[in-house]
Amino acid sequence: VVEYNVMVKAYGKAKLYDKALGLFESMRASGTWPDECTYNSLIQMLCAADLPDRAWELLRRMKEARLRPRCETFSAIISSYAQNSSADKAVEIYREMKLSGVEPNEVVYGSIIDGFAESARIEEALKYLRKMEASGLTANQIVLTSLIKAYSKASCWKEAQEVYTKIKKMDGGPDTIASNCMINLYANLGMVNEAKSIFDDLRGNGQVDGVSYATMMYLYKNMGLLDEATAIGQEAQASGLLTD
RNA sequence: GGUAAAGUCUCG
Repeated sequence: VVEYNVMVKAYGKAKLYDKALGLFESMRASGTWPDECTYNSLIQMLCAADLPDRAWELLRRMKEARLRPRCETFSAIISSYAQNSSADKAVEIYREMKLSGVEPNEVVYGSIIDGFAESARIEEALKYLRKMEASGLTANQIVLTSLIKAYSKASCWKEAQEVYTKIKKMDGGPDTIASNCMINLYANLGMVNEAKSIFDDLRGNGQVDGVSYATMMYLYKNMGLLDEATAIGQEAQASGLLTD
């Protein structure tokens, strides 16, 4: 089994999916029982290949073999569905996970919340944020940033500001990604002053990055503020944070 | 034996 597992994992990492799956079949044919590690490797491989349906099928077979999937196994399938615009299926796996007695961790909640955020399904994103907190986990910067994205997609800038205020109160304050997400929201709404205010904060404390610059340039260009766009572009070049 | 996974721009 161990030798097979090493090879299955190697094929999976090399993205040789058919080889890995073929090895899995020959294991069963030769009477070698795939273990939890075998299934884990294959499921994670299929999820990375954006084939969550096939991963789910393997999960079923794993359970039939009376093996107990662990958090990372469920987590891989959930994040694959969430990134697939299939948040509902992600939730199905989440339920299956809980029924199996495995407690979802903050990454699982992060995946689900972001899946809903991506589709601007605010109420459902909030629902899972509440479930996360009810389970004893703390809303972290990542899920709150996803929430800002959800509001951003719905153009609810006031609600997004409230979330951002909450992040500001966290220790260490907003990270670059959270701030960039707010800049992006303002950029999409043409709120130049608000965007610039956050951008200036980032510049002031050295947290600015290439995405910050790119987003500000996008905003200025869309607003027809070509001088400002050019100035930011030159500053970005000089900072070495942009490649083009 | 393995020891992962969730959030921001543009283009794909």
